[in-house]
Amino acid sequence: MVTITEIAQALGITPSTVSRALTGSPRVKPSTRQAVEKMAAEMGYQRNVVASNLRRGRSDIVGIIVPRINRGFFSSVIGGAEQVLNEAGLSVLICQTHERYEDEVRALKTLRTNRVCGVLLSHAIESSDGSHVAEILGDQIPLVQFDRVFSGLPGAKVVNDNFNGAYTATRHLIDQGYRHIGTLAGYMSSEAYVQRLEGFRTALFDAGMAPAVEFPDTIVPETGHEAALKALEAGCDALYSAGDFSALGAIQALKEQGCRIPEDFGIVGTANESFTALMTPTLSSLALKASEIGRAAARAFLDGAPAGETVIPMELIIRQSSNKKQIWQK
Amino acid sequence: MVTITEIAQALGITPSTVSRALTGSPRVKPSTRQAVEKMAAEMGYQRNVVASNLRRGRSDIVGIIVPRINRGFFSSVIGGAEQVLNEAGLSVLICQTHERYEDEVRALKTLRTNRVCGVLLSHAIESSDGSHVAEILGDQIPLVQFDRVFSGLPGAKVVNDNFNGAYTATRHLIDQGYRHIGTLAGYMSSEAYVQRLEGFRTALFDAGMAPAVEFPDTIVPETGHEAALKALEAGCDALYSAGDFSALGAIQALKEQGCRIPEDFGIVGTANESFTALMTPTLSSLALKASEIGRAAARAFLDGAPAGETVIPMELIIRQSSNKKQIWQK
DNA sequence: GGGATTTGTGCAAACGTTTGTATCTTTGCC
DNA sequence: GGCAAAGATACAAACGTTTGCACAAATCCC
Repeated sequence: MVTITEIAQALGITPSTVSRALTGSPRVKPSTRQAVEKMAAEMGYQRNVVASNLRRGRSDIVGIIVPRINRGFFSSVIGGAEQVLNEAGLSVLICQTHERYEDEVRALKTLRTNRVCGVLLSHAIESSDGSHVAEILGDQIPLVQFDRVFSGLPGAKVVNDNFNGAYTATRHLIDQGYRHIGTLAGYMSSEAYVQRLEGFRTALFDAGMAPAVEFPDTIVPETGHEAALKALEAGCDALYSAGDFSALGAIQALKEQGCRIPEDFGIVGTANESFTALMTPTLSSLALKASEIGRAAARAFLDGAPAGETVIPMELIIRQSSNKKQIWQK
Repeated sequence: MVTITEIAQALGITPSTVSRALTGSPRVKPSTRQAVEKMAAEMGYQRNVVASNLRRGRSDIVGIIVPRINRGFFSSVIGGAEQVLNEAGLSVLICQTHERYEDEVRALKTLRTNRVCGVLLSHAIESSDGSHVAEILGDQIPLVQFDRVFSGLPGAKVVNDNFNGAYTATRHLIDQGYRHIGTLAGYMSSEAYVQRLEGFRTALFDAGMAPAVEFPDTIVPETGHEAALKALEAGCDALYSAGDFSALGAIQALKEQGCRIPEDFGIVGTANESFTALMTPTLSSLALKASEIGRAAARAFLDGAPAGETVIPMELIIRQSSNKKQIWQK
C-alpha cells in the first residue's frame, strides 16, 4: 500500500506537506497541492484511516445499535441515518442486540474499543435502565438515542410522538363507531409503549369512555392471538395495538372466531410493517416515520448531540381493518 | 483513557511486557501476567484497537456489503454471519448499496480505507461484472461472495442451489397437475436468476413439456402484476416466480381477474419472505436458507476464503397458492 | 532597501500498540 | 562453583498520520 511518505519522496518534499495538501490545509501552495493530488492519484494512494484515526484520536465511524436489523422500522432508521452520515463523510457500524442486555453491553464495548466518534442507540427490551450505557461510553463518546430512550441519560433523543399518535389512532376507532375499545400494549419496560398506552387512555377519557381491556407485554403474534380471544370474551369490539405483529395475531384469532373485520371488530396496529398492506384484511396502522427518525438522529449527532428531545409525528394509515364507515370505497 | 504504558508505570515494568501479558504471549511469567491483568482491570483498561490495528496492519472488522438490509433474506444472512464472526472475536461493518453501482464502489472504498480484514459481498443488480471489486480490494483483502456472485472473481463463493431449487419448485407445479407453466424470471444480469431459469426449463424439459411463457426482468409487484395478465392471455395455468414480490403482484392480478388460486392457477415464489405466510392465499415459496448462507460465508472467510463454491440447498415450502391437490388439508 | 509580516515547508514528536533483538536473571547440570 | 541454556524482561523501532514549532522565502509597507 502506498503511503504519504512515498508520495513525498517521489516529489522531493516531506510527508507533512503531502498530508497538509491532501487534508485541504490552507497552509500549502496551490501548485504543490495540485502536484500532490496528481501524484497521489497516479500512485493509487488511499489514506490509511487507521493511522489517521490513531493520530487524531478519533474515527469517522458512527456506531448504530438496534435490537434487530430485520425489523422494517429499524432498517429504515438505519437507512435514513446512513444517508445523512455518508453525506458528512462518515461511515456506519451497525450492531444488533437481539433485544438482549448482554449483546447490548458487548455492542457498546465493541464500539468503544473501535473508538467510534459517536453512537446512535435504540436500546434492547431487556435493558431496563441506561446505567451500563453511561458506564461503557463515558463522556468521551457522544450518544444519540432514538425511538427507545432512557430519559436518565444525557445527550440528544429522537422519539416518535407516541402519545399523540396513539391518541389519533384511538380517536379514529371511536369515530368509526366502535364502543368497547381495548389495547395490546407492548412492553411496559419501554417508554415508547408506555406513552402509547397513555395516548390510548387519554383519547378514551376525552371521549367519556373507559378502556375495555388492556393487555401489557403483548407484542408477538402468539400473545396477540391469545389476547384477542380474551378481548372478545370481554365484549370488545375494537383494539388499538401498539405493534403490528400482535395485531396480526389478533386478526388471525378474530377470523378464526368468525368475526367480520371491520364490520364486527376494528383494529389498528402500529409501525406500518410491510405486511400490513398485504394482509386480508389490510391492516390500518400508525406509521412510524422511520427514515425521518434516522435522519434526525444523525443530524443531532452532527450538531454535537445537544441535550433535548426531537419529537417526530406519526401518521395514521387507514386501511380495511378499521374502516367500518368505508371512508374510502375499495 | 488508560494505556498499557500507564499500567507499566504503575507496576514498574515496560509496556512490552504488559502487551505480551495481555495478548497471551507465552514469554511472560505467570505471576507478572496475573499482576498485569489485575492492574488492567483495576484501572479500567481497554485496548486501543486503532493503535493495535495500525501496528498489526489489519483490523478485526469484517465488512459485509448487501443490496439492502431491509430484505428479510439479507438481514438473516447478516445475522448468521455476525454470529459466527462474533464468536471468532470479529466485528461486522455493514454497508448497503441500494442496488446501485455507485454505492457499491463507495462501500468497497470505505471498507478498504478502514482496512477491514475481509469482505463478504452480495453485489448490486446494477453491477454487471466484478472488475471494480477486484480493482478496489486488490489481493490484500480476502473476499467471500454470497448469493449473487461474480464467477470471474477469485475467493470463496456461497450460493443457493438455485438450479435444483427451481427444478424442484417447477416439478412440484407439474406434480400438482398444472400443464401450462410459465415463469417470472427476475434480473438476467444476476447469475442466481439465470440459474433459476435453467432449473425451471430443465424441469419442464425432463417432463416432456415446454415453458408456456418467460418474463425476464420481472421482480417487483408491479411488473409481476403486468406479467400475470399476459400469462393469462397466453393460456398459462401456473407460474414459477423467481421472487416473492413479483409473485405477490401476480396473485393480486389473478384475483382481480377472478382466477381461483390454486384451483385455476398455481403459483410458487422464491425467498420465503415473511409476508408469504400472511397473504390470502398463502404463497408457496422456495425458501433460501439465509442464516445458513451467512454462517457458511463467515466460515469460508475464517478458513481463508479458499476458492470454491459452497452450495446451500433450498427448501420448498408448500402453502395454499400451489396446493391444488390439497396435499395437506387446512 | 530594510524591517515586519505573511506564506509555504521542513523537522520531529506524538498517537498506543506490537515485536525482533538484546540484555539480564534464573535454573540446571556436571 | 562455573558455565550453558532457558526464561523473563527491557529496549527501541516500527505502523502511517497529523500537527506545533521552527525556519526559510516571499511579500509588503514606508
